[in-house]
Amino acid sequence: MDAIDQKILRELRRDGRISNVALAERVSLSPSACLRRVQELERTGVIRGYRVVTSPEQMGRGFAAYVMVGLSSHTKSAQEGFERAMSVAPEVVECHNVAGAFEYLLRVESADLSEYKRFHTEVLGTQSHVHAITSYIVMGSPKDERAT
Amino acid sequence: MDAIDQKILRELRRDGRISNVALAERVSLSPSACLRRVQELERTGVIRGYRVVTSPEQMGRGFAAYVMVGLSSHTKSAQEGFERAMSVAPEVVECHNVAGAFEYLLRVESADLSEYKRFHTEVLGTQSHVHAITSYIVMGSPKDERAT
DNA sequence: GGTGAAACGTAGGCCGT
DNA sequence: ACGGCCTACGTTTCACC
Repeated sequence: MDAIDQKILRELRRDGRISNVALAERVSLSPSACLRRVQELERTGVIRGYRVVTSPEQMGRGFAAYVMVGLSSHTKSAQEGFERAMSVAPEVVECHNVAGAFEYLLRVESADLSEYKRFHTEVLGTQSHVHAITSYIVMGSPKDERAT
Repeated sequence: MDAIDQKILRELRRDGRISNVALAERVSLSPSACLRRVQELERTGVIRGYRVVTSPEQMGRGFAAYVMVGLSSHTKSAQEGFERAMSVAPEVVECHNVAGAFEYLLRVESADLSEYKRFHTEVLGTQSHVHAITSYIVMGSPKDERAT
């Protein structure tokens, strides 16, 4: 992976649907040479795929919170049960297993605070082994490279 | 936004570079009708853009941590100074302003723990008004819809 | 929402360096 | 091993029904 590959990735991060000819021009390469590089990045797994980015507000996900969850049981089955519940909950967009004072850090997205409250009581509150729940409501994101 | 639009977005989330003809077939529409819908979603801002997804490991970002930061000063200038520092730090991929026991929640990505330690001491440690730093190292992410 | 046709882009073989 | 050229084929896009 040289400087040209980095440049290609930078452009594809800006616009993942740029045509190969336009991309080639931006990185000062012929279309065929550019395409071969992109295909090699895809083949070796550096490029995992491409996806659309949608507006959270217009998708009914204008409200976001980070939630720290502590479990009372540290057994494999307790963890698997919790992770399964999170994977089927549509509001949970991220579930990270972290090392520290609690076990899980979630990112939860919903339409508004009242919908979040519903998730909090009806989904998290009904989970067994959930020992502690602490919510941090996102008031703003001065930087968010994953969503841009 | 009807059911077909939802279906279009679902497919574009799976593969943001799918050709319009293939997308049209998947949502049972003619290519032109499908294209008009996609263009309308782009025009109204539901679709913000498209981007490539890269492998964190191969990009030298196999290590991730969430960092809670408390500031000792809650003035506008103290916040702006901190946010500016985060926006220029390449390791910081997310910086959220949250409501709770601390002010900021960061997602930091680096090659490994030693590189993270360098960030911790040389970037966070040198910031004025930073009062408390608590790191949560990500051991795994059973769900991560933002990155997939 | 569908059809058709022109403009455009993709992708792979081939050759030179 | 890598870049540029050429070309057949597929896709995008738009006026029109």
